[in-house]
Amino acid sequence: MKKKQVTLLELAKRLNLSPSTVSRALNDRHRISESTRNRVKQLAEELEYQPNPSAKSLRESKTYSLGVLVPEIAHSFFATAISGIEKAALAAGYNIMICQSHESYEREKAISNALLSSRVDGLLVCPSRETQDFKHFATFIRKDIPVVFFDRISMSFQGSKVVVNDFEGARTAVEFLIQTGCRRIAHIAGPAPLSNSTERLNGYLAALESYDLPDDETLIRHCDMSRDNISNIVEELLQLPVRPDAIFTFNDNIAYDVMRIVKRKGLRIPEDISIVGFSDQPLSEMIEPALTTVAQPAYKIGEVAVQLMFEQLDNDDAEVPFRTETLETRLIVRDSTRKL
Amino acid sequence: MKKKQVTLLELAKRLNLSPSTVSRALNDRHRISESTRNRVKQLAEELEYQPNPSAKSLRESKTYSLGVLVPEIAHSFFATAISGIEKAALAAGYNIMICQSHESYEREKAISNALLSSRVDGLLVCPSRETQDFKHFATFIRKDIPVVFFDRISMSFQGSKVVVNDFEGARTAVEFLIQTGCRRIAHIAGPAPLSNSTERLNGYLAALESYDLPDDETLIRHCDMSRDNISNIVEELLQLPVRPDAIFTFNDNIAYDVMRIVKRKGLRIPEDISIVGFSDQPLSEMIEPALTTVAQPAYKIGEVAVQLMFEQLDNDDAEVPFRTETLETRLIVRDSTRKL
DNA sequence: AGTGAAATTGTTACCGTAAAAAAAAGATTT
DNA sequence: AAATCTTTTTTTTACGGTAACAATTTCACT
Repeated sequence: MKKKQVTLLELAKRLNLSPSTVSRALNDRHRISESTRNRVKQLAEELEYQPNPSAKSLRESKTYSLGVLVPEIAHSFFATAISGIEKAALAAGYNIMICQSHESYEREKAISNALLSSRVDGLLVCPSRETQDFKHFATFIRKDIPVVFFDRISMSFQGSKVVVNDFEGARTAVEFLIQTGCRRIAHIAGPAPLSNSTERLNGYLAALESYDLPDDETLIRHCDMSRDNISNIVEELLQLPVRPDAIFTFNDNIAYDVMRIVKRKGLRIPEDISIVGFSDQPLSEMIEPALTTVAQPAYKIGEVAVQLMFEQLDNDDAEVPFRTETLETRLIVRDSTRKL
Repeated sequence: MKKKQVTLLELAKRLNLSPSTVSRALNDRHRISESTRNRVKQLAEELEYQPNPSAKSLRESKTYSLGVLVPEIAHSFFATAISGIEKAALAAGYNIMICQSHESYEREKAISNALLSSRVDGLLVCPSRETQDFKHFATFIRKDIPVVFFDRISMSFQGSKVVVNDFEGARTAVEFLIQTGCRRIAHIAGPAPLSNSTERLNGYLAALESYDLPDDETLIRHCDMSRDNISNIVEELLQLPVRPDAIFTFNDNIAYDVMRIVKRKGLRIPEDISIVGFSDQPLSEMIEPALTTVAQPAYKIGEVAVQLMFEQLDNDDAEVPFRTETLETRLIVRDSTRKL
């Protein structure tokens, strides 16, 4: 009863042409007469012909789909980066398959295998926090499936990468704090293994150094992103003999927690203590006081990641050198820091 | 140079069997000798054989992929619903293709067609705010591709649906406000065409009625979700001769804006005015005061949507009646409302 | 008219899998 | 021992589109 799909063969029969001529008429630019092409295209239009992607895939051994593996789509940074990826990929006729590792190494491995099974042509990935071992991605390389890392990267792994200049972003932010008069600036860093955590920490240290401020180890704490842990760290920082007059956090979410605790202690932001985050989530301009933070070009990161992916995909034969693109950040000054 | 994929044919050759015997050995339950099956499975394991999904798709005319079309993945509600969808779909061996309409009707149509072209087996969709005309979804039905709507639905459209009991959710919230002593409760509703907006508005009215409170039309405003519009509405409400003592908003995002404006006016929350939102976004417990809101089981919504999808997919031949599942909400009482 | 080159179209094979049909081997019955 | 029925294995075919190659037509130029 169901109306079946119009196929290339069907078109060919009706036009008294061979299937390949029809195929060429629909795809090729020359090598086909104007008149035939028009006839074919017209009938195709009329019958609403739609090529069968499975058949195309099978023939070309290409799926025209890219795997996208992120820790969590609910994070606005990833959601935005995915939008960038989506736009660039769709524009090139590629579909994307979005998967979440939920920051679990095991899930990441499982999903990698699933994506491998579904034969994606490439993989765009931001590894989980837990991921130390990158063997599961090496499998892709072995099968000539390009892998592009973004946001979080591994120095040791072969592949194109898109990152943000975390170092400069952090340094600029901390220098701004110094310029507004802060002298005891604490840093709540992210989990130690994360590439961005190290970079931001280094940027923080560089800023202190360039202003000849001592780097007091008691002011630097790594957190595991859990609520309790952040809470403990902030409590400790506030109870130091000489209280910090600013806290630069690894990301905005940590900053929100810090702000709540600081306010609960009756301290004023920014008069008693300045707070600076990293990422510029939408929420950051909504809370009070609005958070000064380092904005990342999330959408652009996604676009560039796809661009680097196509560099690899387009030249399947030649060896294209891997590239690492570094995008710049922008300090967004709001009300959680003192005025210059 | 590149090692090519192990194919069924390859296995067959090595084992001196026909490809179809190998296929049966890997899939069928009986109709094959134990020993052969073991031999095949062992070699498949050894060579890391992975079936080619394109070939399978072509043969079965099934893509084992579901389209997921939402307004915006960056919204925590959708991100969470997608997680539920993802889990349920992957568990059943289906991939999902996530797309965003960005609340644009035109984009929604374009994406629908793209998903149609890529031959998804089913579509899970939450229509854009702009969408009034559902013709583009009818195309799916015509091709026997099930469509399941979630969150926002059209009464007139055929298909399974998953919604939340917006009516009860709103009524419970407003009744709670009344129980805490509020008497002039304003409602900032969503865009009029949205199904949930109407439902929540009706729930609000029902609550007033059951407590014999008058429904003052000046207290009910539809907003278009834009910042400016919300801002104007709140200004107007606060300048009424008799100021409202509570505002129930269509969703949390509106509530955040309302709170900021109310606080800026020097009014205290909840002493002078109570605020209740809808959705329970993660942010709602972070802001101050923490927002009282109606929680929706977003993850569950996703799971149920997939479940209804499979009801349709599994019985391709028989006509399975469409179903509408209604899930219950839960009032989360925090600090933006007075104590009971 | 004849030749060759260029332009256009047709033929064929194949991609990997699975359903259906056919064949072969083995077991059971008459 | 022949015939029938199982069981197991093999072959055939089809899915829809594409590319390589082959064949045909067109056309310009001797």
